[in-house]
Amino acid sequence: MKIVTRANAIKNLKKYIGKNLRKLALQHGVTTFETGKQNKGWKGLILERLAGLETNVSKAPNGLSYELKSVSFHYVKDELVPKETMAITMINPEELNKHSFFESHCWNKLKSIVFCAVMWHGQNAEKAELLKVASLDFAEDDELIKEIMGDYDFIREKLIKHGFESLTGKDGKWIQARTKGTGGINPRTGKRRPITRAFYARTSLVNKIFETAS
DNA sequence: CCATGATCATTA
DNA sequence: TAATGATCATGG
Repeated sequence: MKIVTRANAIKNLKKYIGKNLRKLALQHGVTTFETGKQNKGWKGLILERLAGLETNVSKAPNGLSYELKSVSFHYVKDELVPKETMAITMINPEELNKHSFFESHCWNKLKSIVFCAVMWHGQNAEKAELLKVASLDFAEDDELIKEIMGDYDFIREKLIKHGFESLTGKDGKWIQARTKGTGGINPRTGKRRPITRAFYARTSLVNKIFETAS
């Protein structure tokens, strides 16, 4: 087991800025989509490897380090903006009910994030260049954090009052509770898999992070 | 089996 | 293009 500090991970990743991640994925044995299947998570997996993480330590329930995240960017007019939202962490209804924002996994991950911007070249893109790597440390009294906490509380209250089912991706100014799960039909039971949700950072928040890191 | 990586599809 | 909901491959 190798210990990789956050500073170290960033240093490792910075060496790859401007490189084509697809090629690197191939070299590191990370499946992308050449098998004819669509692995949507390959960028994240290869970045974890490049950072020096041996395996997937990103669940980080107990302890740990930092979150490695990547987001696709594309141009709108002449500006580089996030194309997609960024998954933060899964929502566990019971924990959301019990934990305040600063006790949540959501905050834990957000506050020590290692952010990777990746250029998006279209659907099923064959290339993906690493645009930039940045680490971010949020302070508990940061104005932005206060607003994010407001969103968290709003979603939390909605869960408590109206139940998990009532949550929707429309809630929240900076973060949202979107569906996220395996999806499809469970081949064993033939029934729909249960809907699960996760906290996502809206593009406006991602953009803010991107700017702050600039 | 299911949580995690994050993108894809659909609609307006 | 933007926003929301649905989906997929992988690894433990």
